[in-house]
Amino acid sequence: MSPKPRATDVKERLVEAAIRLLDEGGPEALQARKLAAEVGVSTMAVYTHFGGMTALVDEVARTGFLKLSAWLAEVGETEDPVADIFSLARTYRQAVAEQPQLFAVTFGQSAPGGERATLSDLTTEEGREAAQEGLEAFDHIVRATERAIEAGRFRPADKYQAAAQLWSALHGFVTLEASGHFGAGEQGIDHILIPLGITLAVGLGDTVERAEHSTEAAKAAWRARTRNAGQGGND
Amino acid sequence: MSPKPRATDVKERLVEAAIRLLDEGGPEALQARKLAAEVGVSTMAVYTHFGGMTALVDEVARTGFLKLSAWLAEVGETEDPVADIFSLARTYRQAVAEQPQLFAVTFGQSAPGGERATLSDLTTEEGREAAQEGLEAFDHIVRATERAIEAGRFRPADKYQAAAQLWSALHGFVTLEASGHFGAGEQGIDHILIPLGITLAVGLGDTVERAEHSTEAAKAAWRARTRNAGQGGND
DNA sequence: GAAGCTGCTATAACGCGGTTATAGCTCAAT
DNA sequence: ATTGAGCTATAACCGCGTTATAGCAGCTTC
Repeated sequence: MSPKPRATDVKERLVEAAIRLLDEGGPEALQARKLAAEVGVSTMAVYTHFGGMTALVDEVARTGFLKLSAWLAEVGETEDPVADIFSLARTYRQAVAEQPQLFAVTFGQSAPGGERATLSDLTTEEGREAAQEGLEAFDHIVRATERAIEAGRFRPADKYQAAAQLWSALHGFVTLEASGHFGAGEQGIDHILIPLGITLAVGLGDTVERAEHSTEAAKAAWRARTRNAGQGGND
Repeated sequence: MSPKPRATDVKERLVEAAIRLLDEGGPEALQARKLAAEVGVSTMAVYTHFGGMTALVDEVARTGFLKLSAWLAEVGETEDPVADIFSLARTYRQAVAEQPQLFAVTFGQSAPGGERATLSDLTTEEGREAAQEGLEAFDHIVRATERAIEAGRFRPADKYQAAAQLWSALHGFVTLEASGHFGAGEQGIDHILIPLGITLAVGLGDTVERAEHSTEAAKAAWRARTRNAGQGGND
Protein backbone atom coordinates (compact mmCIF):
# COMPACT_ATOMS: atom_id res chain seq x y z
CA MET A 1 0.00 0.00 0.00
CA SER A 2 2.89 2.34 0.67
CA PRO A 3 5.55 1.41 -1.86
CA LYS A 4 7.54 4.59 -1.46
CA PRO A 5 7.64 5.93 2.07
CA ARG A 6 10.86 7.55 0.92
CA ALA A 7 10.55 11.00 2.32
CA THR A 8 6.85 11.52 2.00
CA ASP A 9 6.05 11.61 5.70
CA VAL A 10 7.13 15.23 5.88
CA LYS A 11 3.72 16.31 7.11
CA GLU A 12 3.78 13.95 10.07
CA ARG A 13 7.38 14.79 10.86
CA LEU A 14 6.50 18.47 10.89
CA VAL A 15 3.79 17.91 13.47
CA GLU A 16 6.07 15.73 15.56
CA ALA A 17 8.85 18.28 15.43
CA ALA A 18 6.38 21.03 16.26
CA ILE A 19 5.29 19.20 19.40
CA ARG A 20 8.91 18.59 20.34
CA LEU A 21 9.87 22.25 19.89
CA LEU A 22 6.74 23.29 21.76
CA ASP A 23 7.44 21.08 24.77
CA GLU A 24 11.10 22.05 24.91
CA GLY A 25 10.94 25.75 24.23
CA GLY A 26 7.38 26.87 24.71
CA PRO A 27 5.18 28.64 22.19
CA GLU A 28 7.95 31.03 21.21
CA ALA A 29 10.05 28.18 19.89
CA LEU A 30 7.33 27.13 17.49
CA GLN A 31 8.64 28.97 14.42
CA ALA A 32 8.49 28.05 10.76
CA ARG A 33 12.23 28.45 10.28
CA LYS A 34 13.20 26.39 13.33
CA LEU A 35 10.65 23.81 12.39
CA ALA A 36 12.02 23.52 8.87
CA ALA A 37 15.57 23.24 10.15
CA GLU A 38 14.53 20.58 12.64
CA VAL A 39 12.93 18.42 9.97
CA GLY A 40 15.60 19.24 7.40
CA VAL A 41 13.39 20.90 4.82
CA SER A 42 12.66 24.48 3.82
CA THR A 43 9.93 26.63 5.27
CA MET A 44 7.92 26.05 2.11
CA ALA A 45 6.99 22.62 3.43
CA VAL A 46 4.80 24.31 6.03
CA TYR A 47 2.81 25.96 3.25
CA THR A 48 2.53 23.05 0.84
CA HIS A 49 1.34 20.72 3.60
CA PHE A 50 -0.67 23.01 5.83
CA GLY A 51 -1.09 26.38 4.19
CA GLY A 52 0.44 28.32 7.04
CA MET A 53 1.59 28.24 10.63
CA THR A 54 -1.87 28.71 12.10
CA ALA A 55 -3.16 25.60 10.34
CA LEU A 56 -0.12 23.69 11.56
CA VAL A 57 -0.79 24.82 15.10
CA ASP A 58 -4.40 23.71 14.69
CA GLU A 59 -3.12 20.30 13.68
CA VAL A 60 -0.88 20.26 16.75
CA ALA A 61 -3.91 21.04 18.90
CA ARG A 62 -5.89 18.28 17.21
CA THR A 63 -3.05 15.85 17.80
CA GLY A 64 -3.14 16.74 21.48
CA PHE A 65 -6.81 15.81 21.63
CA LEU A 66 -6.16 12.53 19.85
CA LYS A 67 -3.27 11.65 22.15
CA LEU A 68 -5.40 12.43 25.18
CA SER A 69 -8.21 10.26 23.86
CA ALA A 70 -5.77 7.45 23.15
CA TRP A 71 -4.38 7.64 26.66
CA LEU A 72 -7.83 7.61 28.21
CA ALA A 73 -8.81 4.66 26.03
CA GLU A 74 -5.96 2.66 27.58
CA VAL A 75 -7.47 3.00 31.03
CA GLY A 76 -10.05 0.31 30.41
CA GLU A 77 -12.95 -0.72 32.59
CA THR A 78 -13.05 -2.58 35.89
CA GLU A 79 -15.93 -3.67 38.09
CA ASP A 80 -15.61 -0.37 40.02
CA PRO A 81 -16.81 2.46 37.76
CA VAL A 82 -16.01 5.17 40.32
CA ALA A 83 -12.44 3.90 40.53
CA ASP A 84 -12.36 4.03 36.74
CA ILE A 85 -13.38 7.67 36.86
CA PHE A 86 -10.50 8.37 39.23
CA SER A 87 -8.15 6.49 36.91
CA LEU A 88 -9.33 8.59 33.99
CA ALA A 89 -8.70 11.69 36.08
CA ARG A 90 -5.16 10.62 36.95
CA THR A 91 -4.48 9.86 33.30
CA TYR A 92 -5.89 13.20 32.14
CA ARG A 93 -3.79 14.99 34.74
CA GLN A 94 -0.67 12.99 33.88
CA ALA A 95 -0.94 13.80 30.18
CA VAL A 96 -1.13 17.53 30.86
CA ALA A 97 1.63 17.39 33.49
CA GLU A 98 3.97 15.67 31.04
CA GLN A 99 3.28 17.93 28.09
CA PRO A 100 1.91 21.17 29.50
CA GLN A 101 2.88 23.23 26.48
CA LEU A 102 1.16 20.88 24.07
CA PHE A 103 -2.07 20.86 26.01
CA ALA A 104 -1.94 24.58 26.60
CA VAL A 105 -2.18 24.84 22.83
CA THR A 106 -4.80 22.11 22.68
CA PHE A 107 -7.05 23.73 25.25
CA GLY A 108 -6.24 27.19 23.99
CA GLN A 109 -8.02 26.51 20.73
CA SER A 110 -11.76 26.91 20.72
CA ALA A 111 -14.08 23.97 20.42
CA PRO A 112 -12.21 21.20 18.59
CA GLY A 113 -13.11 20.27 15.07
CA GLY A 114 -14.53 23.62 14.18
CA GLU A 115 -17.22 25.62 15.85
CA ARG A 116 -20.00 23.14 16.34
CA ALA A 117 -20.41 20.06 18.51
CA THR A 118 -20.66 21.78 21.83
CA LEU A 119 -21.54 19.79 24.87
CA SER A 120 -24.93 21.40 25.01
CA ASP A 121 -25.76 19.50 21.84
CA LEU A 122 -25.19 16.38 23.85
CA THR A 123 -26.97 17.36 27.02
CA THR A 124 -30.04 18.96 25.53
CA GLU A 125 -30.86 17.39 22.20
CA GLU A 126 -30.23 14.26 20.25
CA GLY A 127 -27.97 15.66 17.57
CA ARG A 128 -25.31 13.47 19.03
CA GLU A 129 -24.01 11.73 15.97
CA ALA A 130 -22.40 15.05 15.18
CA ALA A 131 -20.00 14.38 18.03
CA GLN A 132 -16.57 15.42 16.87
CA GLU A 133 -13.37 13.61 17.62
CA GLY A 134 -12.54 16.30 20.10
CA LEU A 135 -15.28 14.95 22.32
CA GLU A 136 -13.92 11.42 22.26
CA ALA A 137 -12.05 12.16 25.44
CA PHE A 138 -15.29 13.29 27.01
CA ASP A 139 -17.00 10.08 25.92
CA HIS A 140 -14.74 8.03 28.16
CA ILE A 141 -15.93 10.00 31.16
CA VAL A 142 -19.53 9.72 30.00
CA ARG A 143 -19.33 5.93 29.76
CA ALA A 144 -17.77 5.53 33.20
CA THR A 145 -20.40 7.87 34.62
CA GLU A 146 -23.13 5.81 32.98
CA ARG A 147 -21.78 2.65 34.58
CA ALA A 148 -21.60 4.37 37.96
CA ILE A 149 -25.26 5.28 37.65
CA GLU A 150 -26.23 1.78 36.54
CA ALA A 151 -24.27 0.27 39.41
CA GLY A 152 -26.17 2.41 41.89
CA ARG A 153 -23.08 4.33 42.94
CA PHE A 154 -24.45 7.58 41.53
CA ARG A 155 -28.05 8.72 41.76
CA PRO A 156 -30.08 8.39 38.56
CA ALA A 157 -29.25 11.42 36.45
CA ASP A 158 -28.48 12.59 32.95
CA LYS A 159 -25.14 10.93 32.29
CA TYR A 160 -23.95 13.76 30.03
CA GLN A 161 -24.79 16.36 32.63
CA ALA A 162 -23.09 14.43 35.43
CA ALA A 163 -20.04 13.74 33.25
CA ALA A 164 -19.82 17.42 32.33
CA GLN A 165 -19.62 18.24 36.03
CA LEU A 166 -16.80 15.77 36.50
CA TRP A 167 -15.02 17.03 33.41
CA SER A 168 -15.30 20.65 34.54
CA ALA A 169 -13.81 19.88 37.93
CA LEU A 170 -11.05 17.75 36.48
CA HIS A 171 -10.20 20.25 33.79
CA GLY A 172 -10.15 23.08 36.26
CA PHE A 173 -7.82 21.29 38.59
CA VAL A 174 -5.48 20.29 35.79
CA THR A 175 -5.47 23.78 34.32
CA LEU A 176 -4.78 25.52 37.61
CA GLU A 177 -2.10 23.00 38.51
CA ALA A 178 -0.43 23.51 35.14
CA SER A 179 -0.47 27.25 35.76
CA GLY A 180 1.49 26.66 38.95
CA HIS A 181 -1.29 27.44 41.42
CA PHE A 182 -1.13 24.11 43.21
CA GLY A 183 2.61 23.75 43.53
CA ALA A 184 4.91 21.27 41.86
CA GLY A 185 5.06 17.52 41.98
CA GLU A 186 2.33 15.20 43.09
CA GLN A 187 1.08 17.13 46.10
CA GLY A 188 -1.83 18.59 44.21
CA ILE A 189 -3.17 15.11 43.60
CA ASP A 190 -3.34 14.11 47.24
CA HIS A 191 -4.32 17.49 48.62
CA ILE A 192 -6.89 18.59 46.09
CA LEU A 193 -7.66 16.21 43.24
CA ILE A 194 -8.51 13.16 45.34
CA PRO A 195 -10.60 15.11 47.89
CA LEU A 196 -12.31 16.81 44.97
CA GLY A 197 -13.10 13.44 43.43
CA ILE A 198 -14.55 12.18 46.68
CA THR A 199 -16.61 15.33 47.07
CA LEU A 200 -18.05 14.93 43.58
CA ALA A 201 -18.73 11.22 43.95
CA VAL A 202 -20.50 11.76 47.26
CA GLY A 203 -22.42 14.68 45.83
CA LEU A 204 -23.55 12.52 42.95
CA GLY A 205 -24.85 9.85 45.31
CA ASP A 206 -21.95 7.67 46.41
CA THR A 207 -21.12 7.05 50.08
CA VAL A 208 -17.96 8.49 51.58
CA GLU A 209 -16.65 5.01 52.41
CA ARG A 210 -17.12 3.58 48.94
CA ALA A 211 -15.73 6.69 47.29
CA GLU A 212 -12.61 6.58 49.44
CA HIS A 213 -12.22 2.90 48.71
CA SER A 214 -12.41 3.65 44.97
CA THR A 215 -9.67 6.27 45.24
CA GLU A 216 -7.43 3.65 46.81
CA ALA A 217 -8.30 1.15 44.10
CA ALA A 218 -7.47 3.72 41.44
CA LYS A 219 -4.19 4.57 43.15
CA ALA A 220 -3.22 0.89 43.26
CA ALA A 221 -4.15 0.43 39.61
CA TRP A 222 -2.13 3.53 38.76
CA ARG A 223 0.95 2.20 40.53
CA ALA A 224 0.66 -1.10 38.73
CA ARG A 225 0.24 0.59 35.37
CA THR A 226 3.15 3.00 35.73
CA ARG A 227 5.37 0.19 37.01
CA ASN A 228 4.74 -2.00 34.00
CA ALA A 229 4.76 0.54 31.23
CA GLY A 230 7.06 3.22 32.60
CA GLN A 231 4.88 6.20 32.02
CA GLY A 232 3.08 7.04 28.87
CA GLY A 233 4.60 4.73 26.35
CA ASN A 234 1.83 5.17 23.84
CA ASP A 235 2.37 5.73 20.13
CA MET B 1 -3.27 66.79 44.23
CA SER B 2 -3.02 66.42 40.47
CA PRO B 3 -2.22 69.85 39.12
CA LYS B 4 -1.13 68.64 35.71
CA PRO B 5 -2.98 65.56 34.49
CA ARG B 6 -2.11 66.92 31.09
CA ALA B 7 -0.92 63.84 29.26
CA THR B 8 0.87 61.97 31.99
CA ASP B 9 -1.53 59.08 32.28
CA VAL B 10 -0.07 57.45 29.20
CA LYS B 11 0.78 54.26 31.06
CA GLU B 12 -2.78 53.71 32.24
CA ARG B 13 -4.21 54.62 28.86
CA LEU B 14 -1.92 52.08 27.23
CA VAL B 15 -3.23 49.31 29.46
CA GLU B 16 -6.82 50.38 28.89
CA ALA B 17 -6.32 50.50 25.15
CA ALA B 18 -4.60 47.13 25.25
CA ILE B 19 -7.60 45.56 26.97
CA ARG B 20 -9.92 47.21 24.48
CA LEU B 21 -7.94 45.95 21.49
CA LEU B 22 -7.70 42.54 23.08
CA ASP B 23 -11.43 42.22 23.67
CA GLU B 24 -12.33 43.52 20.23
CA GLY B 25 -9.75 41.82 18.07
CA GLY B 26 -8.26 38.99 20.06
CA PRO B 27 -4.59 38.45 20.87
CA GLU B 28 -3.53 39.21 17.31
CA ALA B 29 -4.82 42.76 17.58
CA LEU B 30 -2.59 43.43 20.57
CA GLN B 31 0.27 45.06 18.68
CA ALA B 32 2.63 47.83 19.66
CA ARG B 33 1.87 49.89 16.57
CA LYS B 34 -1.90 49.60 16.86
CA LEU B 35 -1.65 50.31 20.53
CA ALA B 36 0.39 53.44 19.96
CA ALA B 37 -2.01 54.64 17.27
CA GLU B 38 -4.98 53.99 19.56
CA VAL B 39 -3.52 56.08 22.36
CA GLY B 40 -2.07 58.68 20.01
CA VAL B 41 1.59 58.24 20.87
CA SER B 42 4.52 56.50 19.28
CA THR B 43 5.55 52.90 19.91
CA MET B 44 8.36 54.18 22.10
CA ALA B 45 5.83 54.79 24.87
CA VAL B 46 5.53 51.03 25.29
CA TYR B 47 9.24 50.83 26.03
CA THR B 48 9.62 53.87 28.25
CA HIS B 49 6.68 52.78 30.42
CA PHE B 50 6.93 49.01 30.34
CA GLY B 51 10.16 47.95 28.71
CA GLY B 52 8.48 45.84 26.07
CA MET B 53 5.30 44.19 24.91
CA THR B 54 5.64 41.17 27.18
CA ALA B 55 5.76 43.35 30.28
CA LEU B 56 2.73 45.24 29.02
CA VAL B 57 0.87 41.97 28.52
CA ASP B 58 1.88 40.95 32.03
CA GLU B 59 0.34 44.17 33.27
CA VAL B 60 -2.82 43.42 31.31
CA ALA B 61 -2.96 40.00 32.95
CA ARG B 62 -2.45 41.56 36.38
CA THR B 63 -5.22 44.04 35.67
CA GLY B 64 -7.52 41.14 34.86
CA PHE B 65 -6.82 39.59 38.25
CA LEU B 66 -7.47 42.87 39.99
CA LYS B 67 -10.73 43.44 38.12
CA LEU B 68 -11.85 39.92 38.99
CA SER B 69 -11.00 40.46 42.65
CA ALA B 70 -12.85 43.77 42.63
CA TRP B 71 -15.93 42.17 41.13
CA LEU B 72 -15.91 39.35 43.65
CA ALA B 73 -15.48 41.84 46.48
CA GLU B 74 -18.75 43.49 45.43
CA VAL B 75 -20.67 40.28 46.07
CA GLY B 76 -20.72 40.77 49.80
CA GLU B 77 -21.94 38.38 52.46
CA THR B 78 -25.43 37.25 53.40
CA GLU B 79 -26.67 34.90 56.08
CA ASP B 80 -26.49 32.02 53.57
CA PRO B 81 -22.81 31.25 52.90
CA VAL B 82 -23.59 28.57 50.33
CA ALA B 83 -25.70 31.04 48.39
CA ASP B 84 -22.76 33.43 48.62
CA ILE B 85 -20.53 30.79 47.05
CA PHE B 86 -22.99 30.45 44.19
CA SER B 87 -23.06 34.22 43.81
CA LEU B 88 -19.28 34.30 43.64
CA ALA B 89 -19.43 31.59 40.99
CA ARG B 90 -21.92 33.52 38.89
CA THR B 91 -19.78 36.64 39.18
CA TYR B 92 -16.60 34.80 38.24
CA ARG B 93 -18.36 33.27 35.26
CA GLN B 94 -19.88 36.58 34.22
CA ALA B 95 -16.52 38.33 34.25
CA VAL B 96 -14.98 35.74 31.98
CA ALA B 97 -18.03 35.63 29.71
CA GLU B 98 -17.92 39.39 29.23
CA GLN B 99 -14.19 39.65 28.58
CA PRO B 100 -13.05 36.22 27.46
CA GLN B 101 -9.96 37.51 25.69
CA LEU B 102 -8.78 39.46 28.71
CA PHE B 103 -9.13 36.51 31.03
CA ALA B 104 -7.62 34.13 28.53
CA VAL B 105 -4.51 36.28 28.87
CA THR B 106 -4.93 36.50 32.63
CA PHE B 107 -5.23 32.76 33.11
CA GLY B 108 -2.68 32.07 30.39
CA GLN B 109 0.04 33.58 32.49
CA SER B 110 1.59 31.34 35.09
CA ALA B 111 1.06 31.90 38.78
CA PRO B 112 0.35 35.61 39.25
CA GLY B 113 2.83 37.90 40.89
CA GLY B 114 5.83 35.87 39.98
CA GLU B 115 6.58 32.23 40.58
CA ARG B 116 5.86 31.82 44.26
CA ALA B 117 2.69 31.91 46.30
CA THR B 118 1.16 28.69 45.08
CA LEU B 119 -1.94 27.38 46.72
CA SER B 120 0.03 24.56 48.25
CA ASP B 121 1.70 27.16 50.40
CA LEU B 122 -1.72 27.88 51.74
CA THR B 123 -2.96 24.34 52.16
CA THR B 124 0.14 22.76 53.63
CA GLU B 125 2.14 25.31 55.56
CA GLU B 126 1.70 28.61 57.24
CA GLY B 127 3.70 30.80 54.92
CA ARG B 128 0.46 32.48 54.15
CA GLU B 129 1.36 36.09 54.59
CA ALA B 130 3.23 35.70 51.33
CA ALA B 131 -0.15 35.54 49.62
CA GLN B 132 0.09 37.59 46.46
CA GLU B 133 -2.59 39.83 45.10
CA GLY B 134 -3.32 37.20 42.50
CA LEU B 135 -4.79 35.06 45.23
CA GLU B 136 -7.15 37.74 46.43
CA ALA B 137 -9.85 36.31 44.23
CA PHE B 138 -9.29 32.96 45.85
CA ASP B 139 -9.58 34.49 49.28
CA HIS B 140 -13.19 35.42 48.66
CA ILE B 141 -14.00 31.78 48.05
CA VAL B 142 -12.01 30.73 51.10
CA ARG B 143 -13.92 33.08 53.36
CA ALA B 144 -17.33 31.95 52.10
CA THR B 145 -16.23 28.34 52.51
CA GLU B 146 -15.12 29.04 56.05
CA ARG B 147 -18.51 30.50 56.87
CA ALA B 148 -20.23 27.50 55.33
CA ILE B 149 -18.22 25.22 57.59
CA GLU B 150 -18.90 27.34 60.66
CA ALA B 151 -22.61 27.40 59.86
CA GLY B 152 -22.68 23.62 59.70
CA ARG B 153 -23.56 23.55 56.03
CA PHE B 154 -20.24 21.92 55.14
CA ARG B 155 -18.54 19.19 57.17
CA PRO B 156 -15.53 20.32 59.22
CA ALA B 157 -12.58 20.44 56.84
CA ASP B 158 -9.56 22.46 55.82
CA LYS B 159 -11.13 25.59 54.41
CA TYR B 160 -8.31 26.11 51.92
CA GLN B 161 -8.60 22.57 50.66
CA ALA B 162 -12.37 22.76 50.32
CA ALA B 163 -12.15 26.15 48.63
CA ALA B 164 -9.54 24.82 46.22
CA GLN B 165 -12.00 22.13 45.19
CA LEU B 166 -14.69 24.72 44.56
CA TRP B 167 -12.29 26.94 42.68
CA SER B 168 -11.10 24.06 40.48
CA ALA B 169 -14.63 23.13 39.52
CA LEU B 170 -15.66 26.71 38.90
CA HIS B 171 -12.55 27.52 36.91
CA GLY B 172 -12.92 24.38 34.83
CA PHE B 173 -16.51 25.16 33.97
CA VAL B 174 -15.72 28.74 33.08
CA THR B 175 -12.72 27.76 30.99
CA LEU B 176 -14.55 25.07 29.06
CA GLU B 177 -17.54 27.33 28.52
CA ALA B 178 -15.29 30.10 27.24
CA SER B 179 -13.73 27.61 24.83
CA GLY B 180 -17.19 26.96 23.42
CA HIS B 181 -17.67 23.47 24.82
CA PHE B 182 -20.88 24.24 26.64
CA GLY B 183 -22.64 26.24 23.97
CA ALA B 184 -23.53 29.90 23.94
CA GLY B 185 -25.69 32.00 26.18
CA GLU B 186 -26.81 31.11 29.65
CA GLN B 187 -27.63 27.46 29.08
CA GLY B 188 -24.36 26.28 30.57
CA ILE B 189 -25.29 27.88 33.88
CA ASP B 190 -28.56 26.02 34.28
CA HIS B 191 -27.44 22.74 32.74
CA ILE B 192 -24.01 22.36 34.27
CA LEU B 193 -22.84 25.08 36.65
CA ILE B 194 -25.79 24.96 39.03
CA PRO B 195 -25.96 21.15 39.15
CA LEU B 196 -22.20 21.15 39.66
CA GLY B 197 -22.56 23.56 42.56
CA ILE B 198 -25.21 21.41 44.16
CA THR B 199 -23.09 18.30 43.70
CA LEU B 200 -20.13 19.97 45.37
CA ALA B 201 -22.16 21.43 48.22
CA VAL B 202 -23.76 18.06 48.93
CA GLY B 203 -20.41 16.33 48.66
CA LEU B 204 -19.00 18.76 51.18
CA GLY B 205 -21.77 18.04 53.63
CA ASP B 206 -24.81 20.09 52.70
CA THR B 207 -28.24 18.57 52.12
CA VAL B 208 -29.74 18.50 48.65
CA GLU B 209 -32.70 20.59 49.78
CA ARG B 210 -30.66 23.33 51.37
CA ALA B 211 -28.20 23.43 48.48
CA GLU B 212 -31.01 23.79 45.96
CA HIS B 213 -32.56 26.52 48.07
CA SER B 214 -29.25 28.36 48.10
CA THR B 215 -28.99 28.23 44.31
CA GLU B 216 -32.40 29.88 44.13
CA ALA B 217 -31.37 32.52 46.62
CA ALA B 218 -28.25 33.23 44.61
CA LYS B 219 -30.25 33.44 41.40
CA ALA B 220 -32.67 35.92 42.98
CA ALA B 221 -29.78 38.01 44.32
CA TRP B 222 -28.19 37.92 40.88
CA ARG B 223 -31.35 39.17 39.19
CA ALA B 224 -31.64 42.00 41.70
CA ARG B 225 -28.03 42.97 41.25
CA THR B 226 -28.04 42.98 37.45
CA ARG B 227 -31.30 44.89 37.40
CA ASN B 228 -30.00 47.71 39.57
CA ALA B 229 -26.51 48.10 38.22
CA GLY B 230 -26.89 46.99 34.63
CA GLN B 231 -24.04 44.58 34.42
CA GLY B 232 -20.50 45.20 35.51
CA GLY B 233 -20.43 48.89 36.14
CA ASN B 234 -17.32 48.77 38.25
CA ASP B 235 -14.37 51.21 37.89
C1' DG C 1 18.11 83.75 35.19
C1' DA C 2 21.40 80.52 32.71
C1' DA C 3 23.33 75.79 32.73
C1' DG C 4 22.76 71.16 33.22
C1' DC C 5 20.36 67.05 34.38
C1' DT C 6 16.41 63.92 33.97
C1' DG C 7 12.52 61.82 31.87
C1' DC C 8 9.63 61.44 28.03
C1' DT C 9 8.86 61.68 23.17
C1' DA C 10 8.99 60.98 17.87
C1' DT C 11 11.56 59.45 14.03
C1' DA C 12 13.94 56.11 11.61
C1' DA C 13 16.22 52.12 11.11
C1' DC C 14 17.43 47.02 12.33
C1' DG C 15 16.35 42.05 12.91
C1' DC C 16 13.48 38.40 12.89
C1' DG C 17 9.62 35.58 11.61
C1' DG C 18 5.49 34.53 8.53
C1' DT C 19 4.57 34.53 3.93
C1' DT C 20 4.88 34.47 -1.16
C1' DA C 21 6.75 34.44 -6.01
C1' DT C 22 9.30 31.62 -8.80
C1' DA C 23 11.85 28.13 -10.95
C1' DG C 24 13.59 23.39 -10.83
C1' DC C 25 12.95 18.69 -9.64
C1' DT C 26 10.71 13.89 -9.24
C1' DC C 27 7.51 10.75 -10.56
C1' DA C 28 3.27 8.74 -12.43
C1' DA C 29 0.43 8.63 -16.53
C1' DT C 30 0.02 8.72 -21.41
C1' DA D 1 9.72 10.25 -24.62
C1' DT D 2 6.38 13.74 -23.13
C1' DT D 3 3.38 15.85 -20.28
C1' DG D 4 1.58 17.39 -16.10
C1' DA D 5 0.92 17.49 -11.22
C1' DG D 6 2.95 17.83 -6.78
C1' DC D 7 6.73 18.93 -3.95
C1' DT D 8 10.86 21.42 -3.10
C1' DA D 9 14.56 25.17 -2.27
C1' DT D 10 15.81 29.83 -2.97
C1' DA D 11 15.11 34.44 -2.38
C1' DA D 12 12.61 38.22 -1.69
C1' DC D 13 8.63 40.92 0.64
C1' DC D 14 6.07 42.69 4.56
C1' DG D 15 4.73 43.49 9.21
C1' DC D 16 5.88 43.73 13.95
C1' DG D 17 8.91 44.08 18.12
C1' DT D 18 12.72 46.46 19.21
C1' DT D 19 16.50 49.84 19.46
C1' DA D 20 19.52 53.91 18.41
C1' DT D 21 19.26 58.62 18.36
C1' DA D 22 18.10 63.29 18.71
C1' DG D 23 14.92 66.80 20.37
C1' DC D 24 12.20 68.84 24.01
C1' DA D 25 9.92 70.12 28.54
C1' DG D 26 10.57 70.80 33.29
C1' DC D 27 13.10 70.77 37.45
C1' DT D 28 17.33 71.54 40.00
C1' DT D 29 21.51 74.18 40.98
C1' DC D 30 24.57 77.93 41.19
